[in-house]
Amino acid sequence: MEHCILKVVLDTPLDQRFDYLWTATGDEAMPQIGQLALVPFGRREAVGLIVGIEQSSDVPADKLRQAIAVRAQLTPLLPRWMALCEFAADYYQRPLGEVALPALPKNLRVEKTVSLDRALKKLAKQAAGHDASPVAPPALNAEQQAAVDAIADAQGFLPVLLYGVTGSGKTEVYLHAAARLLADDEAAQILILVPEINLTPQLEANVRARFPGVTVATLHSGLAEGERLLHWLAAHTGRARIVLGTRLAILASMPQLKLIIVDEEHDPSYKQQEGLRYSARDLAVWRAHQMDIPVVLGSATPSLETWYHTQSDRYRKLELRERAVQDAVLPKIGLIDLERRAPREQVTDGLSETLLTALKRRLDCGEQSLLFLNRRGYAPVIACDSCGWISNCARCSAFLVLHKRDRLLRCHHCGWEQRIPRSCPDCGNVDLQPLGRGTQRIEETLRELFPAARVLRIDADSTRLKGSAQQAFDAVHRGDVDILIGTQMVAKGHDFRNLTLVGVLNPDTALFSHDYRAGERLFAQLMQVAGRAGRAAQKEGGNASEVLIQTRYPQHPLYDALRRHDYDSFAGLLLEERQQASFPPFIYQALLRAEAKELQTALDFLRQAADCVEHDGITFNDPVPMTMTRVANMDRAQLLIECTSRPALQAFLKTWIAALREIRTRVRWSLEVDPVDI
DNA sequence: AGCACGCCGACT
DNA sequence: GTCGGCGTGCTC
Repeated sequence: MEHCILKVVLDTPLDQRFDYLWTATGDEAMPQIGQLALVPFGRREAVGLIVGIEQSSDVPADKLRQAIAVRAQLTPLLPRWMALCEFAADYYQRPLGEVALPALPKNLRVEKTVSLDRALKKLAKQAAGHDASPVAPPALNAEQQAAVDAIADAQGFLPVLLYGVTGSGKTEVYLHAAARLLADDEAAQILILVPEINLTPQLEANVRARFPGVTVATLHSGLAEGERLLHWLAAHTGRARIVLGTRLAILASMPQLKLIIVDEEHDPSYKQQEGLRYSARDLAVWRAHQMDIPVVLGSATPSLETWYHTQSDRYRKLELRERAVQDAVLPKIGLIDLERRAPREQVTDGLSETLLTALKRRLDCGEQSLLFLNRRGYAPVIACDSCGWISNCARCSAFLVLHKRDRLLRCHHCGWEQRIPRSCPDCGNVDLQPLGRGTQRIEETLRELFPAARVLRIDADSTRLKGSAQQAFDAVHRGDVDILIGTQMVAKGHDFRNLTLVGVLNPDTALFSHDYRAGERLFAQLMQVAGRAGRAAQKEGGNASEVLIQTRYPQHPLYDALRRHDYDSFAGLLLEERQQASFPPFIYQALLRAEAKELQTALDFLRQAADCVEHDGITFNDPVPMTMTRVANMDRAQLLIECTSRPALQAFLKTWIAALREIRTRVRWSLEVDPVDI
């Protein structure tokens, strides 16, 4: 009778492998590394990943238990996939099991195998792709062709920044390069990452239309579990030749991966913000290196990390300067000086006369306008005129935001809601005033000012119901909307043909943020929102597209560069600043966060953490409360450490984590490598 | 992390 | 008398 010891990793914070006995009961095949196994774990059962098969175990025989079942119907995960998980686990300082198992569909990690068996059967029956005549690909211009050649002809690992503004035809480069690779190798698989798939349904439709004979699988958090398993299996078995997904797709099993594309590579949503805090973009580059294949990072406003790598020739920069989209012109970007100009003109509830006039002109021409304000709700706070009371959240260090239509005060951090008080809770004064402006208030003002116009607001509040965001966007595309008001939700992906004016309200706060990445993000966001207007074809006799930014700092270098559509010089400036201040990418960082009921408890823990090990060559900053100190009744603090060498930092983190685990504490803590929000 | 066991306060 | 608070201990 055959038997062996399975070395299994499980989804638990315990950084170790667990040994299980395996004995053949019939004629079943020996288990293999990379297979999943159902095992008893404490008082429950869990599915783990087999990472080793040996003949002996160091675990005392009375502790060893028998594995319950091996998922033999699933072809094993390949060593390269496991190595990817191992790298991520190592780099982000997490146990392997906490990386590998959550990367698999939930339905693979359950006791029963019915959904797996059902999905495998369904996959076997499914015909590849769908028959439709392929859409004729548009011709490429010389720059696009050169980019496609560079990518498709790459021999082995090649990291590429595909640098070009909205309308320069980056998508066509992706699709042509993909087509070449799929044609060259009949098993080849391609992974395309996008920031948020529900915001870019156009790309998915494009891909499907262009590759009619090819199975395209999507992977994102919006999928139902059954679908997710089916799509994951399609990728894992090699059936899906194109996988289109969000950041979580970077850990998909793709045995024949030949090209990775990261669209809008600068986008913050590539950074996972809870659990394993990985950067899908960074993992994409590592995975491409591991597979010895090209990786394309596309952006009009690349992250400074990527930009820096092109400067030092670690990444190749392929630039698209021409506008590939017919008739597309860059929008004219104008600044409305609120300090100097606006006092002389009228400002109506935050909207300058210049902006209102421009809106009116677009309305008269039957063209659409977009007002961008990255603040939802009616007003960010209400205050009492007589005693100075303001609407603070009782559980967070944040204001309660006034949501007038819902008649609620709402905390955007912990979700707390309460009715709007009729009078001041402190002094009884009935005159409570909304301070500042959110999208709802702008919407209200616009309806008053332009009663005939069709005004629509799109933000997280107006699109809470499933499908309502799509409905809203459809209404804009149909031309049923004259003025659109939105938060960053409207900045991405959507191409509004008849939109010729973009107004930006109140972007200044990011200019003086403590977060050194705020400037870069604002530039990217404004460039992106400007691109919503930039795509409009210049119609005969129509107005050229225009972007108007209301600001108190029109002379700020960010706006200056933006007006000239000159990211190069702005990025150069930012990089210089970062070098002088020793910020990334010139230094490597890690952040230890702690949360506790009392701020002092969290700070004490961090102090203790700083003293618990030797740390030569590592710079320890002082533990500080987080900017948003209190959230949901927990106080949060953080400790930033820095090092000029990545390997040295990595080595230190390893010993540090081990020491931290030894500290007996009631503080919840977590470590983030390469933090983005500081 | 789960999920137990275990020993002290306010409820039918 | 019990339900349940979270302290601490273990998981091959």
